[in-house]
Amino acid sequence: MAKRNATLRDVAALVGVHLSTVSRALDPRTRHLITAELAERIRAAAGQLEYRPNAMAYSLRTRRSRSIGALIPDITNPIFPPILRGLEDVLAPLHYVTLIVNTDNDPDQAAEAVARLRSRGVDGLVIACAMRHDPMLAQLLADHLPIVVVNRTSDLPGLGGVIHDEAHGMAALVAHLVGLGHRRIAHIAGPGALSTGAGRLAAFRAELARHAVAEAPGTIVQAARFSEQEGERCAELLLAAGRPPTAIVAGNDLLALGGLQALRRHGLRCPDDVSITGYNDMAFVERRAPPLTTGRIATYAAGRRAARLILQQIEGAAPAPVERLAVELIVRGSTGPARPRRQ
Amino acid sequence: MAKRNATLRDVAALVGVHLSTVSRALDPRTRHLITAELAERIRAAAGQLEYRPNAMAYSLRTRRSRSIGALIPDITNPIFPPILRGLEDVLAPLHYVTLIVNTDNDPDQAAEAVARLRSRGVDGLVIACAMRHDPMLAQLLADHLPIVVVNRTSDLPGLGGVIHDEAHGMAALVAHLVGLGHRRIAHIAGPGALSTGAGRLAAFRAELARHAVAEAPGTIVQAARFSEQEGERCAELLLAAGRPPTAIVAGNDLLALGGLQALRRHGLRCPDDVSITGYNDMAFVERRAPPLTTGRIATYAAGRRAARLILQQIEGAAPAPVERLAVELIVRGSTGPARPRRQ
DNA sequence: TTGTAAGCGTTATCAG
DNA sequence: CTGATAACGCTTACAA
Repeated sequence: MAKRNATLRDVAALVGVHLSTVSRALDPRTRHLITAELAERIRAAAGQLEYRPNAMAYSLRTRRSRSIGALIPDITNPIFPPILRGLEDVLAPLHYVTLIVNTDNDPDQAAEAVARLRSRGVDGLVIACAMRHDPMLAQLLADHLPIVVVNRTSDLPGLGGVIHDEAHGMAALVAHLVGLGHRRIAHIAGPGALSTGAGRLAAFRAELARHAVAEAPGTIVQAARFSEQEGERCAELLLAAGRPPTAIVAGNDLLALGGLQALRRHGLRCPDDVSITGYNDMAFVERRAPPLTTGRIATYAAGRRAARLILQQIEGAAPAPVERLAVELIVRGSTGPARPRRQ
Repeated sequence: MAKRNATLRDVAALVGVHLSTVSRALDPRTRHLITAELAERIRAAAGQLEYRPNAMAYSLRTRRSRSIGALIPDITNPIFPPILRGLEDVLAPLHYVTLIVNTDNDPDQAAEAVARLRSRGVDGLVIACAMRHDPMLAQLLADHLPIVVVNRTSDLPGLGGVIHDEAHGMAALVAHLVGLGHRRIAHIAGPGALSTGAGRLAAFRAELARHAVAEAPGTIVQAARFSEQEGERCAELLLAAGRPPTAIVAGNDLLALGGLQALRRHGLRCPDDVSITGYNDMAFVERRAPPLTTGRIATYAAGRRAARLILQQIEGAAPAPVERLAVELIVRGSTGPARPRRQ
């Protein structure tokens, strides 16, 4: 069907040498073994035939595919494209290709995907869908396949990767609200099974304590997923209770967006009646009404870093402990001073 | 380093048969050649050894990689993730993998990417970065590599793929504005080198004519890219002129968003002073202030359709003419009735 | 019904 | 320095 590509054999025939000589002449690491003049003739012939090495044959022979797998929950979630772009921007120049798979946060789909990627001989895996309890990761680790987590991590020891500094980001958010005079601060916590959800919740509690702000009962509600729908549901719970909070810290931007909907339905204005904060600073969240105050995670940088880390492991380095990237407080219109409220 | 996978040879040794027998027993198409009982023993042994076929060896032997390349301008642009998701949702169940490459709309990067993908033996290419004049596509077509365009097309004849019905979408948008009483309608046109930019401009003109609305000079301004920045620049041009339009039809949502900025800077309110429309209905554009009236393109469906089309070509079918998916008019808050203006 | 053997395009280990 | 040759793991005529 498609035009057959030229092979080493074709080039060898054209130049009149053995194909192994062509292989050597074309490989920078072995070119020095060949007479300069001959190497040049070979290069010319290869160019003329538009010779392109067959990656499958290369991989079969060397057990190196120059491909890495990327497991993400859903490419349609705006925080992942920048991570993927970061990955590709460091991997592509090194002639690696990234195999992206969506897992929908489903362990079965993830396992399926890993099996398929392994059968394709990926040199390593970048995992953006780690669960705190993640048997699949344990298996991967045991099999000594290079893996790196990004964005989320697992409780598993010995894992390498790069995530965001939840403690730091949450501290900044809470300090910001406390500074605005808020004392009744609620939290819509992300899924407890994820390091992001759990980490932010823990940090939220720690920060309230540090500021000597009481944690009222019923002031923390747990979302089942990082979604607008869940944010709306959880905010409803918070608002249904007797005295609504003056500020809501949402586990991420999506939850905050949902919270905003609930606020609107209750006739509460943001930030006049209730301040709300997000987390992640996903694309276009600055253009909403009101623009969201949030913690900006360094998604693109995380992608680049993850790529570097996986390459190191592929080169044989042991996984370095999970790194944490700084989270930047972005103050926008969804937060304002606390105003006295009728009891 | 990583645990070596079991091979046909390993399974064959365990069962005590020849590896070719194992190969047949494991392939649904040839399983009937094997005694049912033996086939079962082989399947059991394969399971026990966690046998996974080596995709590289398979590809080398069969010249089928079960991989397709996807060329997109930038994964970070919100219209592409749903397309990619659509692709994957039909390809993954068929055990295909998608190699995604960002080209940044740069023909050199695209050519580079295609070369690398071909060297990896992709069975076909889905191209979301087609230019109206696109020598690379011509080359691909000449080489009989299965290709399909998506979202944008080329002027090249004989190309298959799926795009959006620009004429239809633009007609709905213009009719909507005319219906609101607008007569001074401007257009921020997308890049003329792209089928989307050119197609929407042509349709815009055709629709004005059909409604017998005069096209005032200086009322169409050309953007160099589909970006907010360009939208802002172009809107400035429109507003700098003597009598500003009462409505602006932007070539896509990004251009509209930029236009909105310019409006704000000029102290013009939307939609009270000037209505504005986008195109694409990219994610979260409904939550802006004002929420954008736009033409919704069927990105996910386009991705799914493109996958089907490329599979057909891989199976040997000739490329079918480029299809057009319906564009849905989404009326939101950024458009309102035209109000009389001081001259 | 099963075994034999060739070959896909490379790289790597031998000789010469 | 260059050539011959053996894998890498798989599919597929062809033999038995």
